[in-house]
Amino acid sequence: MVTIKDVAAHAGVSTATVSYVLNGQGSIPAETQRRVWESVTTLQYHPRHAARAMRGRSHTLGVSIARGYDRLADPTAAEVLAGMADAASQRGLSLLLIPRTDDPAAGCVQVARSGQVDGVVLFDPEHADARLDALVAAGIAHVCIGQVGAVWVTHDVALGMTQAVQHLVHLGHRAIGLIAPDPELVSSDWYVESYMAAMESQGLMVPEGGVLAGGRREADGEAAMAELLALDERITAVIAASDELAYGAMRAIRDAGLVVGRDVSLMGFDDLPPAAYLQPPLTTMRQPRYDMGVAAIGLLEAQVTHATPAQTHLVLAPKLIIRASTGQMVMHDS
Amino acid sequence: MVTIKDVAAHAGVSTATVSYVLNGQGSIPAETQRRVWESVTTLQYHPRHAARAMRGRSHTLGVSIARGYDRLADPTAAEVLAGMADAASQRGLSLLLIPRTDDPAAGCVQVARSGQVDGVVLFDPEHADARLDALVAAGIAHVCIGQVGAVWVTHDVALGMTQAVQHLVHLGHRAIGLIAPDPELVSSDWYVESYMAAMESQGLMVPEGGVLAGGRREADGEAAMAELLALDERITAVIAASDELAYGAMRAIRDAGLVVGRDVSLMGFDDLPPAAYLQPPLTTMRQPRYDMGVAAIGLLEAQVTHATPAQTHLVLAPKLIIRASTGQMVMHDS
DNA sequence: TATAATCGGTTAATCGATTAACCTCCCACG
DNA sequence: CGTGGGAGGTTAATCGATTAACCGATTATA
Repeated sequence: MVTIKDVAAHAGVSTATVSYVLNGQGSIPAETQRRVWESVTTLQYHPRHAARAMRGRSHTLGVSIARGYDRLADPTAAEVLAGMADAASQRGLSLLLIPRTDDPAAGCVQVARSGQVDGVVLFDPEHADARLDALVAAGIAHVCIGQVGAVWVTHDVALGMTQAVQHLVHLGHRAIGLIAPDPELVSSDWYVESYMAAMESQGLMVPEGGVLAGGRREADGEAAMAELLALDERITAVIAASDELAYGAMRAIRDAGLVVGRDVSLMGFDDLPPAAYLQPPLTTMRQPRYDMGVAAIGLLEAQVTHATPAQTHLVLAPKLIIRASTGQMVMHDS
Repeated sequence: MVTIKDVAAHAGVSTATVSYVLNGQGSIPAETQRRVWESVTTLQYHPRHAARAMRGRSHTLGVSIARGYDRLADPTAAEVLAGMADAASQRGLSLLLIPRTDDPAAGCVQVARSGQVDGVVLFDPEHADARLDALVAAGIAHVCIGQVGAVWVTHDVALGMTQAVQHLVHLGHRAIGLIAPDPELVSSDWYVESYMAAMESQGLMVPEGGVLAGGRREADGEAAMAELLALDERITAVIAASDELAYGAMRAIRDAGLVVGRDVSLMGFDDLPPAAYLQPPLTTMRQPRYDMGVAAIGLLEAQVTHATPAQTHLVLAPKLIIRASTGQMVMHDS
C-alpha cells in the first residue's frame, strides 16, 4: 500500500508538502507541485480514506431503507436512490446503505456516531418513526423523503390531486372516489385532505363511502375497488394513491365485467415504467422521483456543512400523464 | 464526541482494557468487563469507524452500478441490492454505493485503493468492462453479477431456457422464436446458445430468422416481435429474454390483431412485479434475484477474508411461473 | 531450585494524513 | 548595517483505536 510517505520520498519533499499540494493549500511553487503530482500518478497513490476521515468529515452520507415491505425492491425507491447517487457523486460524496438490522434506529445512530457517515437520509419515514426520534435526540443531520420531521423533500400531493380531479372533471366526471394510501405512511392524510380540498374547490361532493384506505399492494387496491363498485351511489372515476394500487383496482374493475376508461375511469399516482404497458395504459401523476433524490442530497449536504440549513424543505411538482385509463364520462341507463 | 479515553476514565481502566473488552480479546475478568460495558452504554460510546479502519479492514463493501441505461432504477437490480444489503448487514458489513463518475473504472479502483471498501461487487458487467480490467490489474477483491470475470454469481440461463422450451413444447408448439438480450450484455450469448441447445434436445429446428437480438427496453421487444410476426414461417411461440422485452412484444402482437396466449404464446424472463398484472398475465422464468445478492456478498467476503476463495462462482436456479400468456397451440387455417 | 506460565491489567508504538508552528535563506528597506 | 518579512519549505503534534510487549507478584512445572 503506497502512502503519503512514499510519495514524499519519491518527489524529494516532506509529507506535509505533499499534503499541501494535494489539497491545494499553502504556497507551493508550480515546479514542486508538478513533481509531486508526477509522483502521485506514477506511484498510483490514493490517500487513505480512513486517515482523512480521522480529522474532519467522512464525506459519506447514509441512506436508511427499512426492511419488511421492501422499499429497496420498489422501483419508486430505486429511482430516488439513483438521483441521490448521482447528486452525491457530483459533490464528491459517497453513499452508504445503512445496515438493515433488527433495530433500525440504533443502526442509524451508530453509523453516524461512529463517524462513518456525516448525515442520514431517511427513505421511508412512517408515523412516529423510531429512527427519526433517535436521529433528532442524537443531534444527527438528516433529511426525510416524505413530509415528516424538520427537513424533508416530497412531491406535491396537493397539486397532484388538484390536477387529477380537474382532469376527471373535464372529462365530465362528478362522482369521484379515492383509494388512499396505507394510513401508516406519513403522507396518507395529505392525500385524503388534498382530495377533499380538490373536490370542494370544484364544487363537488365526496361520495358517501367514496374514500377508502387502500394499503400498499395490488391486492389492497383490488379489494378497495371492489368495495367502491358495490356502493349505492355509482362512482364513475377513481383516483388511486399509487400505481400499484391502481393495478389491483384495474383488475377489480375487469372482474366486475366493466371496462376501464369507459365504464370507470381510473388514475394512478407514480407513473412506474409498466404503467404505459397496462391494458389500457394508465393515466397517472408522474412523481419527480429522481429529482427528489437530488434535492435530498442537496439539503443534507447544506446541513452538514453550514450547520444552519438555508432551506428546510422542498416540494417538487408532479406531472399529469394522460393515457387511456381515463375517458369521457358516458351516461348509463339506470 | 465520546472516545475510548472517556470510557476508560469513566470505568477506571486503561484504553487498552476497554479495547480488549470491546473486541472480546485478552483475559479480562467478568467484573471489569461489566464496568466497561456499563460505561460504554451510559456514555453512549460508539468506536470511531475511521480509527478502526486505519488498522485492518474497513468492513465495507462497494457496489458499482453503471449509469446510462439506469440499472439502479431497474427493479431487477433493486432486488439484488436488497439481497446484498441484508446479507452484508447480517455479517456486520456496510454497503457503499460507489460514486458514479465519468470514469467508473477509476472510481472503483480509487475507492478500494483508498481503503474505503475491502472489495467490490460489479453489478452490471458488460463485455470488455473497463472496471473489471482495472480491478484485476489492481488486485482488488471483486465479484460480478453475471457470468464474467473470475468470480461471479448468475441465474441459470441454460436451465431456464430448457424449462421454457419444454413448457412450450408441452403446449404443442414447434416453431419457437427467441428475442435475445442486448448483445452488449455478457449473458447475451448464453441466452442464444441455451435456446439453441434446448431446441435441439427437443428435436426442434430453429425457425429461420427466428432469433433476433432484442435490446433492453420495451420498444426493442416491440420491434423484434413485429419482425418475427412478419416471417414466412409462422411462429407460434416466442421466448423473450426479459420481461421488459416481453412487454413490448405483447404490444406488437396485439397491434397485429392477434391474441397473446391463443394465437401466439409469449414468455418473459424475470418475473417483475407487474408481470402478473399484464393482460394476459405473463408466463415467465422467475430469477432468484434476492438470493443472487446474498450469494454475491458471501463470495466477496470469502475472498476478502480468506484470500483463497473456496468457490469462484455460483449458478442459481430460476423458476417457471406459468400464467396465461402461454397456451395450447391451436391450428390455423393456412 | 530454576524456569515458566498465569493473572489483570498498563505502556507505548503504530496506522496515514493534516496542520500549526517553526526554520532558513534571501532580499528590501530605513 | 540591522531588521523585517516573505518564499519555500520542514518538524512534530494530533486524530482514535488496536495490539505487541511488558509489568510485578504468585503459582505450577521441570
